[in-house]
Amino acid sequence: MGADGGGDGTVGKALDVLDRVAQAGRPVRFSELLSDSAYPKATLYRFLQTLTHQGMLAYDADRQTYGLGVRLVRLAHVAWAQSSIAPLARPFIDRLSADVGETIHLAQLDLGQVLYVDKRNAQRPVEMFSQAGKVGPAYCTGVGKAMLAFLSEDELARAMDRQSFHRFTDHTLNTPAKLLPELQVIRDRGFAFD
Amino acid sequence: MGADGGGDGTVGKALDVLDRVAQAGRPVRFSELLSDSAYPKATLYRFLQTLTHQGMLAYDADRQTYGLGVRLVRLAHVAWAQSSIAPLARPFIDRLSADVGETIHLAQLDLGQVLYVDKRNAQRPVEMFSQAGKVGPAYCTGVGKAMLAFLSEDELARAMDRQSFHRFTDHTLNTPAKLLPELQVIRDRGFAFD
DNA sequence: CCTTTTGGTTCCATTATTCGAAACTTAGTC
DNA sequence: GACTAAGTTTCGAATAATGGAACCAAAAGG
Repeated sequence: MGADGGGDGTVGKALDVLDRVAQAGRPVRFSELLSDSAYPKATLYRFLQTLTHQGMLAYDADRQTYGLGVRLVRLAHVAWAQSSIAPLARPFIDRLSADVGETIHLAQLDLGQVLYVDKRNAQRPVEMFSQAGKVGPAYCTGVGKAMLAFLSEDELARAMDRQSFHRFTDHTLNTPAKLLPELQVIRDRGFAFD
Repeated sequence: MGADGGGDGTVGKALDVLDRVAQAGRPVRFSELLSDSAYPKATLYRFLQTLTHQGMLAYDADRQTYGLGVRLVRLAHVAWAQSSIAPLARPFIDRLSADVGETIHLAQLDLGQVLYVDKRNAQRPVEMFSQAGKVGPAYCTGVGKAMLAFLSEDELARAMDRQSFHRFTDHTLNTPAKLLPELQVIRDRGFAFD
């Protein structure tokens, strides 16, 4: 019920572990992972083994830590290249930003998360990767809300469903109840504010 | 025996599918995947569902295609930041390249694959991601061979084992037999040529 | 030196998941 | 309407995941 943890199936759990390692942002020890994971020792251990074996994680035997592996980086690379509609959209963005004189955000909505793909003045694809490339919950940002506003009923439902992707401190107004009227306003107005 | 296909466990197979999508380098249809995959329809289908559900893949309902999902991009972001020993090593590289007057490759060896982390003259971290960030089989490149040369016997064995990560057209000299003497030379000389 | 604790790894019987052939449902063609 | 191709769902058998407990190693404490 409610409280996340993994998702469906074995794959989901494995990916959950992968995320945990990634979230740490540095090589982590087994025990660190164990403590803030719901899985029992043996289970977690097996996952780490599998992921390592698959090249998604890399085990540093000396330091006894798990970090992200090459295979992941490789995937990451093409994911980035592929998801980046930025190059195509660049001309339009430039034009728009010149006309309006405001900062433009180019974002993609996927599973209830906004992915910032570009910011008006990014000159090189590379910069984007550090500045943009971050994701946040859709309902907290201008772009996000704008996009949600134009989804069909059940697309919206699905998007909201996915919000559990990452655990948020539940202070934010994440109830559909509060959100829906706001979306209506946006729909009418045609654009949204941050 | 031998002939790869997936790996161990369910997770391995799922990742295999993920790789396939990534390799295409563009959104792919179900049937495309089906034809060059060993899995039966239902199985492949379930994997795609799971991966999509997990945000690793994104399904475009209109075009009926699978592409790489946001979750990967998010991972990409931290993977990049993390795997990048580049910032730390930068000063050394600059120094070295100035002294030697040659292009320096900074690479990491992981599971028999070289990951180019930096090239001498990259100014911004971002550029590196497009230029470097690619991986290749260790035994085909200068850096790769150099690194293999200084591994212990069984580390080498493990590295060679992993070579099946990606199927290569077997024209390359990938037999340990041919490789080993070359490594000896490198060991003696202290460096390697491309 | 022996005991305890902490961190990591392996066993293995139980149990839940995955497998995949086949049936089914669209959507498109002749 | 009959035929084909692409995508989706079902369901019993087969397989793989689960996790408690035992085990090992190395520090920490007595």
